[in-house]
Amino acid sequence: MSIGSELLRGNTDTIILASLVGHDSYGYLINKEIMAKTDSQVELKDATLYTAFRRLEKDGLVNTYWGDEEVGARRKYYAITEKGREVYEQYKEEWLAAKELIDKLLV
Amino acid sequence: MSIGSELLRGNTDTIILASLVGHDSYGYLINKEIMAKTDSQVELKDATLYTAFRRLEKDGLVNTYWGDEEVGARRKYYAITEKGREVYEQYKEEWLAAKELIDKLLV
DNA sequence: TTAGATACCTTGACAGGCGAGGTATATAGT
DNA sequence: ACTATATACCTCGCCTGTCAAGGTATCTAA
Repeated sequence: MSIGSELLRGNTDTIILASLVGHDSYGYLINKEIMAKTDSQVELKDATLYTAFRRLEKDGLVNTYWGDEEVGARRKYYAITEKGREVYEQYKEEWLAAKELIDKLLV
Repeated sequence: MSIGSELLRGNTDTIILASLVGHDSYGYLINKEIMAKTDSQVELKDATLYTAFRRLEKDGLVNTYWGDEEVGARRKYYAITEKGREVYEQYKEEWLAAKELIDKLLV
């Protein structure tokens, strides 16, 4: 991604959850949407994305199901759970708070 | 620290440099000042702080010298270098950019 | 038939944060 | 005299998240 990944770190899960709030989605599309929204300035790497999915699934924040595509590559869909929505709101609050704190420390 | 450290990660060096822009300082004081400015909501752990100092020194962003305290524990002072100031401005720009990008991705 | 887009996945290396441990000096209270 | 607390520094090794590199498979267009 074009912005330093250390700065994105810790927000990956939040970003993924955000992209699932409105509708179910799948890995490849989530990434495309993120790139589209940010002019390709943010791009979650494959490996990062799938590691995050495992984590979110393990924590019960998303559920998965296979799409029923009859042509093309199969898609694994992710749906945010109720718990996922709650945690998303919480992560978002934490981000907003962290943002202000860091700003307060910069000259 | 009270805010998730994953969210702070990547900003440690920037925060330390920021605290050196106005005046030389030393580890313990830098930490106290950060805590004071944030109501103890941000606290750089000892180990984190000193690892960061090694990194900044290696990269030529700070210089060090021992204080001449005649009483009390000795203090190792850090002074930001010219390069350090440049890099700080750059880190800050990156932070501001990252902040906007992340905000753009949250619902 | 070849290239590129779509779509998924795992392994192992790497970097930063930090718990736990250590050293040493000064002061205030008991 | 002893103890606790604050000041002030440091290292080692674990943990976690990122991601380069590698892999599989399908479809479309040149």
